Amino acid sequence: MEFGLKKRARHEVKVEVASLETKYPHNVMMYHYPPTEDVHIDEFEELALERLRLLRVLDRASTRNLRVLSDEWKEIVSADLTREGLRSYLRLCSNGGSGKHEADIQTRRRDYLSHFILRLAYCRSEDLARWFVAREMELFRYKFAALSSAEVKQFLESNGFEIHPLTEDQKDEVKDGLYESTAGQSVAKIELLDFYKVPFTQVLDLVRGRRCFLKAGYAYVNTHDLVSLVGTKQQDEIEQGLQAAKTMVDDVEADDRISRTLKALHNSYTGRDYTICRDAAVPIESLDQLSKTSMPLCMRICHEHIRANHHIKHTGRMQYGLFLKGIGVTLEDSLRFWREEFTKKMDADKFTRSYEYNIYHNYGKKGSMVNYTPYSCAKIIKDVAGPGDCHGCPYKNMDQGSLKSKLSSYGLSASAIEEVMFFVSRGHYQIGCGKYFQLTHNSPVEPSINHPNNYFEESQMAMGNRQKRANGSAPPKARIRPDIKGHGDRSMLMGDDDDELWRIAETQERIMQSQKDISEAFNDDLDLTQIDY
RNA sequence: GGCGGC
DNA sequence: GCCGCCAACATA
Ligand code: SF4
Repeated sequence: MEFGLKKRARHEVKVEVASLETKYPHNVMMYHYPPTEDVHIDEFEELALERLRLLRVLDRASTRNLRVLSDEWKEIVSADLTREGLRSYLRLCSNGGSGKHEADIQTRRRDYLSHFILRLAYCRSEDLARWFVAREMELFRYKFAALSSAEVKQFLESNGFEIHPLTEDQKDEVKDGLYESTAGQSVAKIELLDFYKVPFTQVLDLVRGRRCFLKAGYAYVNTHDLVSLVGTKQQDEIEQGLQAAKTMVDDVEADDRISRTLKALHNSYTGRDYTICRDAAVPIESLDQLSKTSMPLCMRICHEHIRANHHIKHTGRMQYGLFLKGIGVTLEDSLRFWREEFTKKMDADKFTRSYEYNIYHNYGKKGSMVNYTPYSCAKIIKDVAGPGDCHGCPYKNMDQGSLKSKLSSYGLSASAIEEVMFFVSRGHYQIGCGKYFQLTHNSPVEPSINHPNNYFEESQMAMGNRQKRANGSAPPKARIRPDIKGHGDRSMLMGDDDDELWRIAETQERIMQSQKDISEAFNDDLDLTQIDY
C-alpha cells in the first residue's frame, strides 16, 4: 500500500468521479487491492477517525447483545449512525447495490481507504486485530445483506468469484432438496431465489447448521446464505492484510504525525455527538489518562490491574465500578469498558452471563433499582485484600517497601515519598493520600480525603476542568419507596431517567487538554526526581 | 464475593 | 450447570 503523503490542496482531494466509479463500482467490495491513491495527511486522519466511529457504532450494538442483523440490531445501528453523522454509510449499508450517485461513490472511496488505514492501526496487537476483524465482518455482512439477487451476482463477477447461480434447469434437478433444506421459505419464494453450487468445504458453517442442500460434495446455497462463503473469503483477506500491514507499518510511521495518529487511535475519543443531552459524561477512552492524573491510588491500582490482567476480582469490581459511575462514566460506557477488557480473556457470552447483570445493578437498573453510592475511604480501608486482590486502600494494605516503590514508579521523589510515608506509617492513610494529592497536583494545600470520588473531583477542580457542582444536579432527590422487604435503606431510589447524576461541567476538549498539560508537567518533574513542594 | 431459585 | 439479587452512604 502506498499512502504517499503529498501535501495537496484540500479541494483536490475530491478525485474525479468518473475514475472513481470504475475503481469502486460497487457498494460492497472485497478489500483486496491496497489503495494506490495518494492521501493527504489531513484526510488520512479524518478517514481514520471516521471509520473508528463507524466501527464503534457496531461495537455498541453488539455490546447490547443483539443478534447481528436482527431487526432490533439494524434499528439501533441506523439510529446510531445517524446520530454520529455517518448517514452516508447508512446508505452504503442499507441501499445495497451499485448506485451511481456521486455522494455514494465518494462514500465507497472513503469506505475503502479508511478500511486500509485502520489496518495500520489495528495490526499492532492480537487484541486490537481481533476487535477490528470482528467489527469489519459485521459491517461487511450488514452491507452484503442489503444486496438483491442481481447485485449479488454482479458482486461475484466483479470480484472474481467463479460461481454462478443455477440455471432453471439445474435448479429443477435438485428442487426437492432445495425445498427441504431451505427453512422457513415458501415454495414460491424458493422459486425466485438464486442458488449457487459450491464445494461444501467452503461453507462448512452452513453445512454444520444444516442450512443448505448437499449433494455429491456440493452445497447448494441461496443468495442470502452466500455471505457465509464470501464472508470467509473477506475475513481471510482482512486477516492477511493485517499481517501484511505489520511489515509495512514502520515504513508508514516514518512520518511521526501519522505514527502518533495510528498509535493513539484505538483509545482515542472519537467525539460522540452530545447533542442529545449527554453532555460531559466521562468517556472511557480517557480513563487511562485520568487514572494517572486524577484517581487516588486505590483506584489507579484497580485500573492498571484491569488493563494488565483483563480481569479483577469481585470486590475490586465493586470498588472500581461504582467509582467510575461516580465520576460520570455512563452505564453504556461502563458495559463497554468491562466488556472490552474481560472479553480478552473469555468469550463475550461468558462475560454477558456472569458480569453484565452486576453492572446494570450497580447503576440501579436491575432488581430493586437502588442506585448505590460509590465506596468511601472508610469502607475501602476496612475491607482488607487477600492474595489475588487489588482492591482496598493501598496505604493500608501494602507493606511499606512495595508502597514506596509504587509511589516512586508513579513519579514521586524520595523526599516526597518520605512525606507521604510519615503519615502512612502512623496509620493516617487518608492524610497520606491527601499528601500524595498535594504533591502530584502541586497544590498549596493538602485536601482532606475521605472519599475517592471526592479525590477525583478535587483533582479535576485543581486542573480547572470541573466547576463546583451545579445546584441543579445536586444529589438525587430522595424518592421514597415503600420498604418492600422490611429492611435496608431504600432512600436513594432514582427515577429511570435520572441517570446523569454527577457530571463534569466543562467540555471534553478542555479536560483532555489540561490532563495532558498536567501529565506533561508531571513528567518533567519526574525526570528531575524532584517535585516542587 | 455472598445469598437465593431451578 | 443455568439464572436473579445484593452491597453504599462523602458532599458544599
Ligand atoms: S485514602 Fe481513600 S482515596 Fe486514598 S487511597 Fe485510601 S481509600 Fe483510596
